[in-house]
Amino acid sequence: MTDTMEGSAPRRTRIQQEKRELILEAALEVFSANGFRGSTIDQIAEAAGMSKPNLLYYFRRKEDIHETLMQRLLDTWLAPLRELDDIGDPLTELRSYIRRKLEMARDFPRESRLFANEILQGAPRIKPMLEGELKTLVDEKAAVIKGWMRAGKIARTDPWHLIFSIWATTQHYADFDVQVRAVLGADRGGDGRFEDAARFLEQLFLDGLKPKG
Amino acid sequence: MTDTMEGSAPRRTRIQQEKRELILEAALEVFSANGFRGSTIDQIAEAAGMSKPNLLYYFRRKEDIHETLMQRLLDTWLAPLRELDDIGDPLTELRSYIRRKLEMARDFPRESRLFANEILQGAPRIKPMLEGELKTLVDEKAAVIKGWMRAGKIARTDPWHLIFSIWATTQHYADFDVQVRAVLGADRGGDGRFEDAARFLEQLFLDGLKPKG
DNA sequence: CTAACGTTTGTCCAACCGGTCAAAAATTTG
DNA sequence: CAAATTTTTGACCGGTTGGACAAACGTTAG
Repeated sequence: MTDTMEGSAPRRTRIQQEKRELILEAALEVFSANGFRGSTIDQIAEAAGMSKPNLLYYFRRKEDIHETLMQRLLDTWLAPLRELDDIGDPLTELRSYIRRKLEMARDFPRESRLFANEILQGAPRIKPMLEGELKTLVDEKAAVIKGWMRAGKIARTDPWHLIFSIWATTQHYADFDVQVRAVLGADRGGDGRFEDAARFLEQLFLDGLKPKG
Repeated sequence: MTDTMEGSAPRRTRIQQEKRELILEAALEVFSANGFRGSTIDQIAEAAGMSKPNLLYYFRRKEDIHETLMQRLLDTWLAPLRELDDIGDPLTELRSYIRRKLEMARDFPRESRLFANEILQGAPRIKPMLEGELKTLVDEKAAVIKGWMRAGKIARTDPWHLIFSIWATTQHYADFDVQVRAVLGADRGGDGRFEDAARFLEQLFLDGLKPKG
């Protein structure tokens, strides 16, 4: 291999593409379960079915794997919020945002936990992105929501905290999965829990807890 | 020292009491910021102002510190839910439960993060407690809430998911504090964020997002 | 004072961990 | 086929970490 595999335009062989994917998949599994410091290169290498030096041939440092994983994650992770659009009925729009976020918690729990781990530790590696890209996006969407409020389409509240509450309630089912399943027990903790959660969240966000009439 | 300092009824000298408290306080700081595997005995010892062997004189293994911390935590952590009572107005009762939980996120963020870390890693050390003590308590309170629903005092929903959503939204302000502050920015991310959150959550849980009338 | 007991620390060790390196094996290229 | 290049691995290294230990130090009771 003549070039450094880093930098802006690294051309890669077919094997490099495949092996890097394999490693990232294994690393997602390991990092999301044990955190960054709790994971070892050996664990990731074993999960990827290769030796440690071989893994280090594709990613020179442990941090490089984590960084690559994190960059990819953020794109897909914020996709649902990006889709939140001004076209269509506001309440419907919010409801489908909540549904999409809940589906992501169901289908990509490892990604959610990887993200949660990073934030819990103080986001040492992605703080700039939070203060920059993320803040910009949220501010933008908060403005959209504010517009809906001014138009009387939804009740007036704090759009930022509304977004936080959607993140919190949906990601809870990925990040705190063990607890959710433990509390629901064997009978209610099965696959149906996400549909129950979806029904509950829809009702909560639309109507709250006050009794009708 | 003649006895082993473990077991059911370890009698301890005054110095042992004090130093153990000092260590637990330091360990809470370190564990909550770095996770279990991310924390070293040396870090804790330094934070407690003593040498590593000295710390190991009071807690023989790193795990013992974590275990002690965890046991204490769970008692205080579930106190607000225990207080949820059948006396008084249901909506008021739920509102003050939410307020208490939010205050805990504000006043004891380290405890919240310690707990979140443990759950995120799959709760290896406290799973039995979740399936036993915690499940029992939640089932009990879910029954109380169901009673309120039957009496028409609050809207009918899933009490278990209601409790999850309260946990998720309140603990979010402790566990994801970095993100919350990054998104709110310098002006709105100050101390006032908890009051804004309290106002928002109250409205969300009571009325939802549908516009009035 | 002194013996007994409780506390503290310097030193050490074995296991682990991230990363290097050179050489072998496999693959591609001409 | 043979040369060039890419991929894989065993062996190794230096630093860190959890924990052991014995000796020193401090305190308390007789």
